[in-house]
Amino acid sequence: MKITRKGEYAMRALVDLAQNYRKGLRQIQDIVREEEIPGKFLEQILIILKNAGLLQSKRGIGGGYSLNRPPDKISIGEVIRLIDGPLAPLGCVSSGHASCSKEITCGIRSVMVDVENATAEILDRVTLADICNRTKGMAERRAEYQMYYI
Amino acid sequence: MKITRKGEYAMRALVDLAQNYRKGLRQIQDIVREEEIPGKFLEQILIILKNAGLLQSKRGIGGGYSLNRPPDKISIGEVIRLIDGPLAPLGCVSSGHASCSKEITCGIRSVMVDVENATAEILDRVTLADICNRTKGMAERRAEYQMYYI
DNA sequence: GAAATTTCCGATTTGACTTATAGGAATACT
DNA sequence: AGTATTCCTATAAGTCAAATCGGAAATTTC
Ligand code: FES
Ligand code: FES
Repeated sequence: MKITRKGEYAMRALVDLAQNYRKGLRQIQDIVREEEIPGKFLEQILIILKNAGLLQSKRGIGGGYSLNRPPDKISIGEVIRLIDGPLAPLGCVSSGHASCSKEITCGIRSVMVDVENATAEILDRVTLADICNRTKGMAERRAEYQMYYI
Repeated sequence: MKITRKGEYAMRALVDLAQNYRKGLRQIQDIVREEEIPGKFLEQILIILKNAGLLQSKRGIGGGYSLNRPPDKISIGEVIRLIDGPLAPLGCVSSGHASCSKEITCGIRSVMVDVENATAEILDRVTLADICNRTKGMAERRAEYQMYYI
């Protein structure tokens, strides 16, 4: 599995929206300003997220986006699968397509299934809310650390 | 982390060589025939593996390749890192390069570090010997299963 | 209802990287 | 000498990610 820029932007935008949950609608330009993501590219991404039911949107003046579910009900795994496809690091794991001749009994494949499961274990458990907490926690711990130098 | 064709070919070739460990040298064409890998492409890959110290080679008539270490001393993680680079699914994890503005306290990044560790945990532990055993085990179990239909 | 604002949509470009091929040099055996 | 094999470099071809462009549709404001 490779997370592309697209996937990274999607995550960052969603985290941004999670941090502004229940604070009204947020426009593309707001996110662009805060997260430094190419605007037109982000546009496409948000539409995908919206069509998948993750976001709610409204057009025209005063329009914008907001999460369609609470941040603790959206997992990172869901996002990455939506934008970047299956979590498996090797094609033959997800797509039924044979890669080596003995796909059914392929030891390599079996290891990669383990890897996929391990990453899914993590990514399907961690939600946008968790990420916000992690960021907040790290920032606080960092602030504390800085205190000692005063 | 994305495993490319190159990485897949490398693994398959190494497993092939592991299965023929201590049976003398094995030529590129032998591997090509068995594993259905583009010959000239495999050539480049084997050279990389050789330069990294994983393989031993000999030129000329009767030449070929063989593992330079026992199959249980070569991990899949080592191979993939060599051919396809770092295991992290996100660039900002491995390269020090900042992706989002607050890299140091980035929650996304922290999750991806967890993912990298989880996959490293698996791939650094599984060796070529393990893969051979897995393949063999699955093939045997499959054969048993077939027996019931006779 | 006209104008402004914002999301929505499709096509296209650009560049980078993966994949593969080509041709020959170096080496070792017979 | 001749043959077989690995080694090396360049480059073609193909694929896909990343980004841009131009405009359509909807919504609010005046
Ligand atoms: S089936 Fe994918 S490498 Fe064997
Ligand atoms: S540092 Fe990579 S997404 Fe934040």
